[in-house]
Amino acid sequence: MGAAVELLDEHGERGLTFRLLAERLSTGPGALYWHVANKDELVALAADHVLGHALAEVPPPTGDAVAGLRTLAVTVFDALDRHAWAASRVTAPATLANALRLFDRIGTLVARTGLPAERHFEVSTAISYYITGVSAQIIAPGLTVSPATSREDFLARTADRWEALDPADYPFLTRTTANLRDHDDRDQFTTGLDLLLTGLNTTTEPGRPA
Amino acid sequence: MGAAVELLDEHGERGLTFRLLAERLSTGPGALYWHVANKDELVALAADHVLGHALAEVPPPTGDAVAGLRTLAVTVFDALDRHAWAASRVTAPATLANALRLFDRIGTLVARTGLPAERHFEVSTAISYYITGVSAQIIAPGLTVSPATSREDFLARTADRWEALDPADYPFLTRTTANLRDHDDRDQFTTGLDLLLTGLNTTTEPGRPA
DNA sequence: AAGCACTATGGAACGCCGTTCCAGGGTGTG
DNA sequence: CACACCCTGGAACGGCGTTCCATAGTGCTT
Repeated sequence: MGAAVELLDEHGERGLTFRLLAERLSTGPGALYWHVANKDELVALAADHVLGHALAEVPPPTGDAVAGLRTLAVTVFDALDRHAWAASRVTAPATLANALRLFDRIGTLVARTGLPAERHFEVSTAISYYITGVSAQIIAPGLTVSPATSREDFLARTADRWEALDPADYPFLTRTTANLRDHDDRDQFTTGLDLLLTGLNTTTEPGRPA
Repeated sequence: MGAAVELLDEHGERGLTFRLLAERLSTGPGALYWHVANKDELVALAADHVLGHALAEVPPPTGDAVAGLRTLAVTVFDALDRHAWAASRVTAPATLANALRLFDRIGTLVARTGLPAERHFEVSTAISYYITGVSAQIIAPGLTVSPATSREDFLARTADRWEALDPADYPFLTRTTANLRDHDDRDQFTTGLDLLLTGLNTTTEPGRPA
């Protein structure tokens, strides 16, 4: 399964073919079907493999539960960032081992925040969806764009297009292009995450109902 | 382009082929390539088409800016829920017309919250990522599962599997199966959304720094 | 009216992919 | 020695995205 991850890192999901993988493993395409049912399962298992490594490197919890959630989320994001193809394949409604493990760790941390028990599930789900969903959005789009164009070029061209728009139709976009040109993808992940966790803190504290 | 949306609704992204679409349009596959560059672009345009309809039906803003953001987000979610294939194709870093429009509306509303101007871009991006990313996570996974199995069956079988896990390895999962069996997907979207918007309100209010 | 450039068509053909099939090799058991 | 089982790998199938090209329509120029 490590070979599949390698090839996916090199060529992306579309570039991974059973023939290529078989060649690297010095075997035939048919042999692979003894181990996996189809390509979807192959990629899903490879993505879960990546997630497993990510979970293994999460630092031990130091601060309170919310801080632990933040660390967990950021670590997973960084790991997925190193394997862009995996980002869109790690899904929240989990069936595979490491996706289950991720959700369990989130839930365990949420349970420690002091939130009433009947809200544990929905809040854990929300955080889980945020991590996998937003990571996929931030990391994966680059795959559609031709891999030759650099991130800077792409952002610059996008910013140019925004500037060319009619300010009457797009009042916000046309005055925000500067921020687009120089932003950090990772910051965008943490900004939303911190908003979400702040919201969590607020609803946790007594005397301040949502 | 409406025909493409129809076929995507009927057969999903994998089920849409140039041959099938050509047949429905009483033409040849080659003719379609005059209008779109490739299948990716076709699906992206179809998804943007769906998003356009969603934006058109957003109710006029009534309450404050945060309430407007909530309404906008929920309306987009509901529209995507009706076209599952589109959910994973509406991406936040926008190039197409309606995706740009969505981001602009978010930004305009964020600007009205009283947040300092230098934070408008990152917060708008965060909300945008949340809407598209989490919608995709909630709506799209059902596509991978065989379409024959109902949602109830799937959840029941997943819950059974969770119950069979070792409580020592998965302490949270094994005591949360009840919530899994009867939950509303839409609630999961709004739960996270409300956390995020609560966080936004908190950071907006003076005398309460994050 | 005639010619021309340009837009648009649609069917045939190409190459590649996921997947299936199956004849056989290896290994451990009676 | 034979049988059963796990696993292999190469050939073959059907279908896909995409390309190519001869040709039909359309509107503008002369």
